[in-house]
Amino acid sequence: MNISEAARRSGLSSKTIRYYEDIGLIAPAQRADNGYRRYGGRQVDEMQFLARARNVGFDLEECRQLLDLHRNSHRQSRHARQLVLEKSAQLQRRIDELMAMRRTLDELAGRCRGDEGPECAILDNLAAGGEDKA
Amino acid sequence: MNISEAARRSGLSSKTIRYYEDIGLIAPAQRADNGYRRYGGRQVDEMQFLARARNVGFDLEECRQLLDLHRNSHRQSRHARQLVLEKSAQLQRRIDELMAMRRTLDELAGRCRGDEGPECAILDNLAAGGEDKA
DNA sequence: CTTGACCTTCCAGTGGCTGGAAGGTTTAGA
DNA sequence: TCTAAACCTTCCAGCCACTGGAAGGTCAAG
Repeated sequence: MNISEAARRSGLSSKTIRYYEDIGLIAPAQRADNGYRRYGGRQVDEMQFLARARNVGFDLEECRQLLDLHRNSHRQSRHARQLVLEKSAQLQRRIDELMAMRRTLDELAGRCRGDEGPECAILDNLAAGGEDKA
Repeated sequence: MNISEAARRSGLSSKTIRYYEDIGLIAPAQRADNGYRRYGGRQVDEMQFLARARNVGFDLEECRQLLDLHRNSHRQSRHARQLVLEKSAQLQRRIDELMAMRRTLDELAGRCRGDEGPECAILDNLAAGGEDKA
């Protein structure tokens, strides 16, 4: 199949497939006589694998490691598990950060009248750093 | 004061201050005879404002809008409030995404033995897309 | 024979910085 | 007086993970 069919089946875009080939994340594709890339089921499987790994938060370097494990029949499952648990912890840290930001924003919004006038607790607070808040 | 003192007081880096000047987010600094940038309290206040707005999740375009409101005595506080509430909602959507990813990762980790052997529910699942899961 | 949908490569841009090179200035101390 | 460190300047490159678009080749339908 050609690249757009592989894209459709895998969930990656054609652009992304070429990019992953460029950076060596997937092997260079076979070429048809006209120069078009040709793919089979095995390649599409790897693309799907990558699409799913990306969707749960792994960056490309981590995807490379996961794909190496996936390809390696002598792998140890603890390596995959460790990557997953580290990523989960990293996501949790990011979630905590975002929740703290959102809490701050909601507090600011709660103290601002939000009307036609210029007085604004939000802008005052960003300017003063919440000095008057406690 | 010179740029590194302004950086120290505002919480931005010297590099970032120059960058914000480049993109027109803050006004070009006055220059001393030797060409060094000179800053006063007002500029540092704006830098602090920007540092805080960035810290609660606003991108630079939004920071520009907030700073415009901050500088404008004829502003309407509802504009600031709207920006804050939109950002809060955006953060919540992102938090939900990250939580969904993390849930998936934790489920995968829970089904993987994580030992020395090659059998691995995580890698199987990324390869198969959780088809066998339900 | 044309139209449109593919495909190719290559270059540039995104956001928000950060690092570093290459050079000028200032300040403290030996 | 010299020197070393710590500033400052501009400019260019790189990060991540793509995405858009230009310029051109290929193929199938009508």
